Amino acid sequence: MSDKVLVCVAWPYADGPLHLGHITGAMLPPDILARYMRLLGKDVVMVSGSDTHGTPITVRAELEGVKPIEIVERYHNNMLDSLVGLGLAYDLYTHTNTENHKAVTQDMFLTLLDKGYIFLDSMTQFYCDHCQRYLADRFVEGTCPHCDYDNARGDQCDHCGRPLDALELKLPRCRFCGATPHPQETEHYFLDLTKFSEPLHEWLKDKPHWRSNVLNFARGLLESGLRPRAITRDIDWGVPVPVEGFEHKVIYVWFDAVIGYLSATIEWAQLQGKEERWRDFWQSEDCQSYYFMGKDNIWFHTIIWPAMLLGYGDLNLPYDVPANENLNLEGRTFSKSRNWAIFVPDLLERYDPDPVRYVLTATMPEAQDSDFTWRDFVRRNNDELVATYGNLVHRVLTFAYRRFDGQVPQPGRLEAADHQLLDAMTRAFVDVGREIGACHFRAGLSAAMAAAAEVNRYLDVAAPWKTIKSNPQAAATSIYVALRAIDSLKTLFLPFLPKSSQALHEMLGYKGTIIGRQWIEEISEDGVKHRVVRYDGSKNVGEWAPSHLPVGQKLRDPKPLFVKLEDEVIEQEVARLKGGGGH
RNA sequence: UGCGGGGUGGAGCAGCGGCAGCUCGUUGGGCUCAUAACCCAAAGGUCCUAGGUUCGAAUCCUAGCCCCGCUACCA
Repeated sequence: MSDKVLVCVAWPYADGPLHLGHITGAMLPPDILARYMRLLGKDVVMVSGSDTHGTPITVRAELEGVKPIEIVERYHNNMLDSLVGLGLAYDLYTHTNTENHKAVTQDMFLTLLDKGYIFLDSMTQFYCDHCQRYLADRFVEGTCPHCDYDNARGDQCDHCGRPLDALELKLPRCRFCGATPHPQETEHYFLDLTKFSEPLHEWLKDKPHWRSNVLNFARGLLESGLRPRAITRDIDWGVPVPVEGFEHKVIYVWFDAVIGYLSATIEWAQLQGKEERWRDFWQSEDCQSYYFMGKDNIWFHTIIWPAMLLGYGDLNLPYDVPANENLNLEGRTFSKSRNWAIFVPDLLERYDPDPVRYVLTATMPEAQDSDFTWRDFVRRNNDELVATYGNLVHRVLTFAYRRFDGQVPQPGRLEAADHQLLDAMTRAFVDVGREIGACHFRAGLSAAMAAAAEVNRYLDVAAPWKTIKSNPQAAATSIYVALRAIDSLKTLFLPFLPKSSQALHEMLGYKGTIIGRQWIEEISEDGVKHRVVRYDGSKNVGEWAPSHLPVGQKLRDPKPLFVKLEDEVIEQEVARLKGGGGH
């Protein structure tokens, strides 16, 4: 395995707050992986940011009568708080409207242009004279040429389901003003994907560690044949096309957003004061890069971005693209527009981050769509997290604290059962680690829970609450072994539940951090300020290894790691959803 | 239309050629250190349907039914 790991997280679009779909689909899995890799001692960088360009932002800005930058800043800042609140430890979370990103994007564009992978061509698009803009297919409405439905969108007819080209629509009208747009020729730059068909095919040949849904999808795309794809747009919000005469056009958001992985690593290196450090993660053969996203983005990360990297040259291609399927909410697709969503800022007002992380990991849509329900949230919190792990920690710590003078007791000679438990903990590091390393996060969490159940069984047999009366030495040994076991659980659960692991670390009497430090920082770029999330794990004292809890260490007054939720929560939250709560 | 994923005890999932397994729930028992938590045991399954391959199929093949997503100008 490589010493360096680059963890890339899909860039959420800054047109609304983060919701659970973003978190479980794209943002939580990489955090689990990155935290695990850091514990292993790997050199890890995890980057992402807000995608701040594109038509929907400009449309929203117009509706509200504000400038695009205001929309972007509102939601970008909102996201920063959510990320820190959830404990998602990005080494850098930035955004796409920075000078650095603009420079890197334009360099990528010009290099691909020089090398002949980008060409100029003209195309016909609807233009609305009233709105004075070209209309993307989805912003044109009209009558479906197939079924005569009179409210079809230009990209697809909602009635017959057929994909459309807006130019085919009968009686086209502008979705914003209702005026009749007219076809007009415009010039755009195209990424010539046909040139990458063969190399991409070669690259995808040997990917046995990839998820089959991702690999099949990517191979299917290749087999159906790649076409050149327009990568510029006729709007004024985005990275300008760096070609004379084309400054009024911008680079298409997805061409621009994927470059963010590279530009953010460069920005991170600059912030570290080691400008060339980004090369360790992009040009060293000793680095593996992971890309996390929902399945709707597989296309951009297995075809377009690798093509761009191949075209640019001397940059590493993705090592793995463990895309997730979709998370539904109470049986229905998340929908921001229909207000059917659970937004993170709202959620964090009422719940701690770790129960949320626990439930989202346990129901993570790794191989198929899954469903978030409030009933399930309460059930998993109470019957799994609190019952098996939280209660275990509490029963061991309170017993030790009260009966052994608030410190780790001196054990007697360890018996077979004691060794068996400690060996099981050692094996758990192998099991949980193997699953996380393979991006099987549900299985990893489940293996950690199995380890916690093992400790509960041990206690039941050892019964220190009995032996303390008849044979205090035996009780001391059992509690010592159990304390070491939960000290190991602290590490096993850390990638999933960082804040409670830190809390347990402290209750066990340790000092220092095992989860690093996260903060929001305002950065000045040639006098222009922007806000980012940063992370510093350099002072971490944790490692992916079983406990070496010292005998005699002073414990701190134990508090429950997690709280039980009342059943009423289910009704209240469902009512909040239906009432359009959240936002 | 094409493509991808899925249909397994009450719920959610794993297994993908060799006695059908996990978590939760249910029932019975144990324990009483612990957040009525913990531990043990039991009940509960035509593995979507119909054909086929095989000594043997939930697992492979064929046909069909149903659910979800994508289909390249939302990201």
